Amino acid sequence: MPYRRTENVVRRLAAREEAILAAATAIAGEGGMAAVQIAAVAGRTGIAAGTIYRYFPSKTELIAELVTAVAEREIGAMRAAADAAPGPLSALAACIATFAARALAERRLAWAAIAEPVDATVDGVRLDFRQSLAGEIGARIEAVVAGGHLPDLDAAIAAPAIVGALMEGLLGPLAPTHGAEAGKARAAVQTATLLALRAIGVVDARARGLVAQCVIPNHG
Amino acid sequence: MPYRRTENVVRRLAAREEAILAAATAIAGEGGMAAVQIAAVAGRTGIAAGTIYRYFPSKTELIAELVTAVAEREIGAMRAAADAAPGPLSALAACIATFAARALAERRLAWAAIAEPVDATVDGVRLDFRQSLAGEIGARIEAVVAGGHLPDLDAAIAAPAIVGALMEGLLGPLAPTHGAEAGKARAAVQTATLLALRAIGVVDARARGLVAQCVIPNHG
DNA sequence: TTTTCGCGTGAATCACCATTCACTCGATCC
DNA sequence: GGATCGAGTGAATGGTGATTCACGCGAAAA
Repeated sequence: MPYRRTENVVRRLAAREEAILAAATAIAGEGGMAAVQIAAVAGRTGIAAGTIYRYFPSKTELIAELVTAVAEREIGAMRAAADAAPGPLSALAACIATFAARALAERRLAWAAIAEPVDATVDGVRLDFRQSLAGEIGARIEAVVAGGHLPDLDAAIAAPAIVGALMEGLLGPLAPTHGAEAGKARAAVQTATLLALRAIGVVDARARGLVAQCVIPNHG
Repeated sequence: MPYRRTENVVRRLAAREEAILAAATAIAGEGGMAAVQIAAVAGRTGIAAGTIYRYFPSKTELIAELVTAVAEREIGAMRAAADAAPGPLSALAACIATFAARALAERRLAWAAIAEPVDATVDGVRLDFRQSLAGEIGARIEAVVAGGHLPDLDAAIAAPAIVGALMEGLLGPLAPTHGAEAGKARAAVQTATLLALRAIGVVDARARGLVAQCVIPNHG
């Protein structure tokens, strides 16, 4: 192992940091946030517990980075899907369906990153994540309301409500589709999206049309 | 303090147990589940920490009883409200609105009992609670679908999704209405109920009518 | 009144983890 | 080929909070 920051060394260190983050993410995806313990992450990375602290000042910081990374990826995907849609209403539908599909594909990780509390410090990061999700959806809702024919509604309640509905309906411990074959998962995403669209006032027939046209990603 | 189980003594002991549970509930309602610590509960009850263990075998058991009590009360209220409604659709609306209003009135406690994790054992109880909630709503949904003119839907997804929407839209950290005056709270409950009804396919006008007729309790 | 029982006590114990730190060792530098 | 640096180590530390237990004390039984 080298020492002075040769570009080679720098790369090595960055790779290590990435590896730690990857291990933590994997553990969170398997056992939830509670399973993300320093000893476990170190073990999985193949390093000693103390080494973690060469890369992250605290466990809180480590988890914060993990959640932030997941959040950025997800929000990015939602935005991309929405931007590719022809109009504001299908953008909203795409946004919701994308979130739903991707979350369902990595159910446990999504749940851990969005819903599972750890400590007060991390809760702040998770809150940011939820706020981004709700904000992303809320903005699309407002665009539709502004442009169009939807009944006026309180996006401050509707947006988080939709996030909650998707979480609980698809991700939560009560959600069906446990041994989800692709077909069932797809149907669940469509059902959930339909519910969300109708909730904000899209009439049934129209909502079904939008859902049918939606591109639903297959994996994560 | 007495000893052999005179009926008087029995009463005294039962009262004590109740007091412990009440203290725990109060603490949960103020600071969430994390604040429910043996020392704190004992302090609030005015007894020593060890005494708690004369009444409950473990903290887990204590919290389980607390959650169960809250759950029974809430489910009971929902059932009563629904049963008092004229038809299946207004029963569903009443059920949802009642849950929403009561939860909002005791926001923090409701959140703690439904959503805040403690440990694996308690999670089981919390799961039961959510299942009861979803079950109660799901049954009403199915009654409406069976009897009537709603589009067919997957109650296994819809019911938990509604629970999630109410949780996140009204209770969660993103929800508005922080310094809630009664009027705002009432409006929030109505908005949330409207969203839920439309989500399952009730057309906007009809849904608004149902919400308007709903009896919304003012407190808990 | 004396004896007995068992509730209530709260300091001590235990368990679980994050975090630290004195040390090792191999890779760079001269 | 040394000298030196610093990443990596992992046992020890520390803090938090649940759980235990040996004892005191006062109410019931005799």
